Amino acid sequence: MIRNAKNALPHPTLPADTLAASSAAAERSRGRTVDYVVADMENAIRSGRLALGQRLIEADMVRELSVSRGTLREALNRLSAAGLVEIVPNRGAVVRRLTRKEVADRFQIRVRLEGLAAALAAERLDEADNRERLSAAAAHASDSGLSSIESYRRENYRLHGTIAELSGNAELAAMVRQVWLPGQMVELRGALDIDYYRQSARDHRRIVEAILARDSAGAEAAMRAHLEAGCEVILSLPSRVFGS
Amino acid sequence: MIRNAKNALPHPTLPADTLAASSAAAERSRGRTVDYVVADMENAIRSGRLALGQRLIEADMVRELSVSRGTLREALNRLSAAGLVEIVPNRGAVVRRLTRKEVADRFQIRVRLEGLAAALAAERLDEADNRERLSAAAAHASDSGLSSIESYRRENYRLHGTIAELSGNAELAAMVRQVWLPGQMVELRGALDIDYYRQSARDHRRIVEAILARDSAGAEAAMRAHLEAGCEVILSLPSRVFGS
DNA sequence: CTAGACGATATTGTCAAACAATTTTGTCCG
DNA sequence: CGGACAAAATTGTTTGACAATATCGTCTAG
Repeated sequence: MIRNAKNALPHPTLPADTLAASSAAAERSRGRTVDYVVADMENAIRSGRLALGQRLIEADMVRELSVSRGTLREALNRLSAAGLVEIVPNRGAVVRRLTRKEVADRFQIRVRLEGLAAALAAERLDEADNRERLSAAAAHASDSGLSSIESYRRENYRLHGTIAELSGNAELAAMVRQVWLPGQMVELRGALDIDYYRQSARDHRRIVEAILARDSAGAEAAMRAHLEAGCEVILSLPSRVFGS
Repeated sequence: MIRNAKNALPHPTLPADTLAASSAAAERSRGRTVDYVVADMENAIRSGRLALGQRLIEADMVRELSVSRGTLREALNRLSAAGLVEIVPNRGAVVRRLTRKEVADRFQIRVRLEGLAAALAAERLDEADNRERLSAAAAHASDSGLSSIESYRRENYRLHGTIAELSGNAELAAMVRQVWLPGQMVELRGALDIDYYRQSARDHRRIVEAILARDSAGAEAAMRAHLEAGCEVILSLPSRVFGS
């Protein structure tokens, strides 16, 4: 039952509904089972398919994913390094849940990191197809941004990620992804009201405009303001959405 | 030969010469062999015992460290996530070697991150024993700072790390460690002259003074200046010290 | 009836051995 | 000399096992 997965398609037991963000790993999944598992679980956590604080029992996931325990453990360790799950010795992995302080700390970092990214993106706007990429991401964010909470989450992530990539600093882009709030947003969904999303969309427009105008300082300021506002809103949420 | 390691001490085959910085993992090494391996290898890389670009053959390390292959692989993956080694699919792990651009990118990030850390450290100087910890680290850096290049490297790392911890933002401290240049400094040793170290020591004094005076803005400015100067010096080094 | 001791169960941590897939190396032939 | 091909080396993954630790239910003493 488990073993014939090898003879069929690479990973037949998993539904294809999560491949949106893990396409890079799914393509050449021949020689890198771990990458597939990591990408799938990352997407599952960020999208909320795995609940915050949920325990991840190795035996269960092995059965569900049709991979060996060693491979799964590798995946869990990578996710742990990425900060998405927490591994307690002899007690296993749980989907990480951020405390209020950790959320605040991350925003503090994001303000600096993404502020820098926005400034750099403005300076490098004319390189390659940077302008087009930004416009595309911004258009997506505007279009489907308010249609559903889930699409807002995805497009928001995409826009911020694109700006980080446009900075030309790959390590910076990686770190921006790293301090991004994990599934947290899932819990926050119901808690945030529509005004928050509207304001967020306005902020995004301002940031993109500044970058497109190659206004480096303006882009950084707009990004910082955006994140500081977001931080304030999220920290004002009731305690139940935070961990420990 | 390999198997009786289990019956004797936890990790008998390794020399004790590297335990200086990995004591935390060495103590309760009963239930966490992986942590021991990671700590040992991290220290080996940062201190230069493992050369940059060196290939890490699993079979060799298994023999040398007396751990199983699965455990070693876990360790390598964590080191990869930490950016200390690079894992090329089907070709194994090598001690990561940073290109000139990657070094520049990291400095760009460090300027922001450590600048923030210095500012926060100044604001939180009176909490707990922060003042004492900073003074201690600064004293060490001054005392043994110029006695040998290796001790400079260690104390420099310690001072920057202490400031990052004093910020009270644990994630920030972790990220500062993450973008710290790995073994790179090893190669740079011979390349940097004594004036660089003297200037660095002066910068450190200025930073510490500003923090001790609770001058948040001054501390941040001093830290940024310190890092920008260091970046310039390092980037002016010949290409042979950089990777690819 | 509750608190703590105790044992059974569940789960993780580590090891060992094996095989497939891939890369690297060495050799031979045109 | 250069390319084709076989051999060796190395990594990717799986399976099975056992020890160490945590969790849970039960039972007894107070």
